[in-house]
Amino acid sequence: MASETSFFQKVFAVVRQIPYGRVTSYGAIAAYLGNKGSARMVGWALNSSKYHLNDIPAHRVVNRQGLLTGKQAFGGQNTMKDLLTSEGVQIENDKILHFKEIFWDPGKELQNQ
DNA sequence: TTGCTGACCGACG
DNA sequence: CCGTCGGCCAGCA
Repeated sequence: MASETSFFQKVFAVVRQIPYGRVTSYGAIAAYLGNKGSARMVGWALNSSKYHLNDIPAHRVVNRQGLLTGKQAFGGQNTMKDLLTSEGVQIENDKILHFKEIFWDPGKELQNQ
């Protein structure tokens, strides 16, 4: 493994592996990376990701409540919501419905890696 | 260099 | 149930 991989790069790698129509949380990613208490850094990485040319499906990452807290970072109030709904994710009042059903836990899904 | 901020989370009263 | 506080760590003035 490339030990030179930065925390941000790890976050990007995990987010890119999020399947279509699935979502995860900042804390889940942070915990998967071994920085459970650094959930903030995950959001930071995603915020920074938009300044990169990488295809980071940041709209698939929400907070622990399934709330689209980062929608504003997409430049519009409906951008994040529209992206998710286009993937079949039901959203109401900026909150993902059936969140736990479509929740994608990297620590559980990537346990073989 | 120091200090504030932030797309979070969990604990406490 | 609700408000508040601490911790985590990188970026920026």
